[in-house]
Amino acid sequence: MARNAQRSTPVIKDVAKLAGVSAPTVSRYLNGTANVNEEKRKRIAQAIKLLGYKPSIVARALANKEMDSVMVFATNSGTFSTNMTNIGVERGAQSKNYLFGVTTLSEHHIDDVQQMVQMALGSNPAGVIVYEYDHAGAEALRYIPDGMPLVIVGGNAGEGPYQVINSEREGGREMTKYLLGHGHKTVYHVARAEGPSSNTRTNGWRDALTEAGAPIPEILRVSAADLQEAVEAGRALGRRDDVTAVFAGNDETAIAVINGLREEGRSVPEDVSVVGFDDRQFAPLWKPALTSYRQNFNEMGERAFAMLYEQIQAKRAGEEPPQSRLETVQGRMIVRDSAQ
Amino acid sequence: MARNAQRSTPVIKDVAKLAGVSAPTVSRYLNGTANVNEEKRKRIAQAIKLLGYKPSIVARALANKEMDSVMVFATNSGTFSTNMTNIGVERGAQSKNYLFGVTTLSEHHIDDVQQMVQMALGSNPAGVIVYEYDHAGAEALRYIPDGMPLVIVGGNAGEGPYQVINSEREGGREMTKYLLGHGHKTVYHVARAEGPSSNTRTNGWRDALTEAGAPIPEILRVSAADLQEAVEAGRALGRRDDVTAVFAGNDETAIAVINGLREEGRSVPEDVSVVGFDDRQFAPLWKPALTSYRQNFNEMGERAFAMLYEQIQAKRAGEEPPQSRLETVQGRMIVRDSAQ
DNA sequence: CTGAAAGCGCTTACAG
DNA sequence: CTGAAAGCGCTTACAG
Repeated sequence: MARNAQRSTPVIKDVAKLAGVSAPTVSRYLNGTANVNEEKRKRIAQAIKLLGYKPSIVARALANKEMDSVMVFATNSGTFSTNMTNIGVERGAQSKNYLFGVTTLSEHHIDDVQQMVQMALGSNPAGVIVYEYDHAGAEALRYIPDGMPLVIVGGNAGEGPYQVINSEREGGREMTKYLLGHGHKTVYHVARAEGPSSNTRTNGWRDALTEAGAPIPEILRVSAADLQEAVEAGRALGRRDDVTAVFAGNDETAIAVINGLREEGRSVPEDVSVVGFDDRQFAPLWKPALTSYRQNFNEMGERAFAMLYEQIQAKRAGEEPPQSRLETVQGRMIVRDSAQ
Repeated sequence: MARNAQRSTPVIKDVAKLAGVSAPTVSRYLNGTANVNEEKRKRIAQAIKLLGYKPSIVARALANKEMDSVMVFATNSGTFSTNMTNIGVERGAQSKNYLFGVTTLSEHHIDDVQQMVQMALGSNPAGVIVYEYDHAGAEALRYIPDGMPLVIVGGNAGEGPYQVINSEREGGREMTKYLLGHGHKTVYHVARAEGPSSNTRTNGWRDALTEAGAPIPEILRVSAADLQEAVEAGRALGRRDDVTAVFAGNDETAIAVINGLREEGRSVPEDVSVVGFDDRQFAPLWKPALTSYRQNFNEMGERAFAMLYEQIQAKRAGEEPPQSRLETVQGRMIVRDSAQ
């Protein structure tokens, strides 16, 4: 029985035996951690192919105290951007044969963050990426041990040595300036909850107003879950004839605001200009087609992984960590018909 | 130096020493794999708390040949549903302290599926969930070894012993019947690419037409990425005055079709009734508010994890696998104004 | 009920 | 350049 026992999956010892070398030699061949005789290389390569051998990521993780994986810590706010960013990170991970895991933190359960982070770290990921768009993200950062490869996505510029941010604040500024440029005295803002970062569309809106010396109206806060609140905000705005331009926190909010405005008899963009943010798929189809701001979250994710990978490689090679870096993924305004 | 060496993280041996027992006893305490003397239990519990000990998920994975993790295999089609389902699975995983990983397969790179699945399996997940909405998902199934806990999400009923499907076909049927019930002679259908499953909204549409003895018009196929194709489909439909009812493959497609219809001078719902699918956040805000069909993907994910977890537990306990099961997560039609 | 031993599949000093 | 040994942190027979 023993002699016929077919291992379901070959292990390094099998490769070694077939190639007539020791396991450590196979390991060294695999990891390039030492030179291996040319002829043996060939035999090993052959044995690997023959057996269809794949190193056990788990055993490596135990020996190395590090798994070939990335863990992203995201929060449940902003599913669209989170999801798009995840896809970018995963794409990068796949290209390097890294496992991709995500643990979602809840903004409403800040007390659980520490435990969740520690649990996720229990799998010894080679590096982590944390999305710092809100407090849960910021909290997670506290529990990432020093020396662990880390890149922050979002947050304030300069928050971590390795960071990729978007041009959200600049986007808010640009949209607002655009509106101001069309002669509006000021621009109203309907926003969803903001995170701790200062790189927000809302701050961009304020920047533009300040620069132009325009009055800064009070912000109308609405819930992300219940668009009806944004409709109400639109109605409130519609009742005041001094409002002629509105910067909505995102495209869903924009269409809700437009509906509210119309309920009060205002037309868009004739009476009131409205712009959104995110450029969702429906934006060009809306009537009027939404002027919005498009960000490239996929690219943010890909860049974040690339940045992380560099750190991991350097660490493994015992080299100095790469130079700290802040990358900004540029978005752009998409001009359509909802503002004039 | 040695005596002062502070382990960054305590291991089982540390707990054992502090509690005055052996490591296996701690292990048995932790896993409930044998009874442990009451007094020792207390000492162990105390030591664990004192040290803040967390078992290494990696070491356990190596010893058990199984990691406390779920791996989901998803495809890049249908980001909305995939993302929502993932959230449900992850929620379940978190509740059981399981790691959650996802590997996204590409419908356009079927040849890579085997390799990607095998790589992901290299982490020895305790179980896998595959979303079988298209060919890549079906292909992935081929490489999941027998005996590995598995649940299929989507696909045809009965495809696997453990499966959770949605009521998509029934939804298509219901929407179509609804339209037929309003006196339309038949219902046109604008659809995006279909997967290999028969549980599709398109089949539901066909079912309803067949049952009613209504003519079955040719399907207008459009791309998911380029909504402009759906606008064109709407225009094509608008040019024929025999079309009075359209079942669009999803909400984005519905608004695109409505736009196309209007470009040809048809009004909705007066001249033509249009219904969507998915009930996206913007659906109630569209003019006219979209009649649509809402599915609960979060719940599908949660149920899938629960079903998987049962299998895992049974397997670990050496019990018979749970009875095979097919669960359907029911969706429902949301009647609004776009059809009459 | 519980400990000593062996093993999971790798990697990394240590010799040579 | 390469092998024997030891170790990563657990778990599971095997004895008692």
